[in-house]
Amino acid sequence: MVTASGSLRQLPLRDRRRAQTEREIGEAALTLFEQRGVGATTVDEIARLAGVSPRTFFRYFAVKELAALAPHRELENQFGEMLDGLRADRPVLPQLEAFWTDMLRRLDNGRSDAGRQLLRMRRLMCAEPSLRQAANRLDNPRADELVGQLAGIVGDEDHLGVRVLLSAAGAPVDIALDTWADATLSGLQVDLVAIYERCRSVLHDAVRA
Amino acid sequence: MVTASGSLRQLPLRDRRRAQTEREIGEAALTLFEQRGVGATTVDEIARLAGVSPRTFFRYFAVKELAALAPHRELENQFGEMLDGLRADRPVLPQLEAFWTDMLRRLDNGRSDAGRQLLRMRRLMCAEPSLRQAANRLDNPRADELVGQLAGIVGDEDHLGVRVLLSAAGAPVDIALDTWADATLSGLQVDLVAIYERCRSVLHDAVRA
DNA sequence: CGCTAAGATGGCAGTTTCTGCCATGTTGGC
DNA sequence: GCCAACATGGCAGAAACTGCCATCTTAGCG
Repeated sequence: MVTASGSLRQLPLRDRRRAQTEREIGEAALTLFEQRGVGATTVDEIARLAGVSPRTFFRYFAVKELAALAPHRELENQFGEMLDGLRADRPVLPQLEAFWTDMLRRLDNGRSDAGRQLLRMRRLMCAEPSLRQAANRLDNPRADELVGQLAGIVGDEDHLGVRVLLSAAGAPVDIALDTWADATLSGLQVDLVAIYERCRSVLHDAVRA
Repeated sequence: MVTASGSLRQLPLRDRRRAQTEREIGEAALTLFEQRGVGATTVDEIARLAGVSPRTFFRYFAVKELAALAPHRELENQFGEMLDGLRADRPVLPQLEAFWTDMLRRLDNGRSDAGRQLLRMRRLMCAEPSLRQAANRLDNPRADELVGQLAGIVGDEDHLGVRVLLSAAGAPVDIALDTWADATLSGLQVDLVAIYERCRSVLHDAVRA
């Protein structure tokens, strides 16, 4: 239960504990979802496995599906941080695409730590519509923030432009991750970055044609 | 209660009745959602207003939000029908875009019947995340069908290409509808088709750059 | 015209999700 | 060592959904 006391200081103990239980609940949820599916898993079971009360579970996650989406939130957070460093005087789309190429490369086809976690979640998502559902629920308000943030940077009054750009940059990523997760489910050896590049090519070719 | 018996034959009485109650429940839901919001409306209330039992409500709609999304389903159905007539020997994206331009024009800025209904729903959607959520829930499985359908037509093995195309065609529509509904909420006079064209321009310019 | 199978509806019981409230600990700063 | 803030658990209860059964209407068929 006690985390190594001589490690990362930075955050007060309380916050580290909170983050820790959040991870534990998430891990419990992911495990049970993989074993018997999302629908057949109750919050009570997740809570029991994580060693907390059901009431506490709902203090961490509004709905049970969200417990399994930590890697997804992580990606969004990093995307948000990147936006701050964006060059407003250059074309935006290539910069967004460069970020994603870099990010996906860092997943190392599921061999890095973050990659393994994300792959696990994405595989589950392919078989569980309710998980994708929950991811959307997470994305929608977050996307609004990002739109506002980016609109401030590039100076887009009605946000229409940045919304199109964010969608054009995001859709290929989403499709690539899906295709990737689905391929690995079949035991295939595929390269995530290559898939992403193919998605981008299709988009670019189709629009240019 | 009894529908005009001398009217539209075509469908057996039972089916017409079913469609009729579906509309009545939908109308009841939309009205209550507009009045007091989705969260503050219970299924019992919707059912009472529509003159059916709560049990019956759930035979028509799995979750209460779906009751308000009839116009959304209608759009998807028409899109699906259009796909069948697609020319496989020509660029796909322009054909999809032409369909949407045509479809949005037919909404006549909310003056046509379909337009009024859709505008009503989309306005609600801007203020109610749970409605957008439900629309996504509706879209995801439907999108899979459409992907399969289109992949069969253009001959795309792994579906990656058509997924990108459908997303590239669909996102501008979605953004345009949102922008449109939001603008009319502020009492502005805007042209939906013009907004859509702007969305497309942004996409095309960004990708070409 | 009647008979029957299929579909539509309602009621009821039961599970699950999710929320508000309060009581009890635990932590962090002073 | 003391007090305020936070974390947790338990409990009660609303609301969302599901399965089952009983009843009624419709559609097809001899």
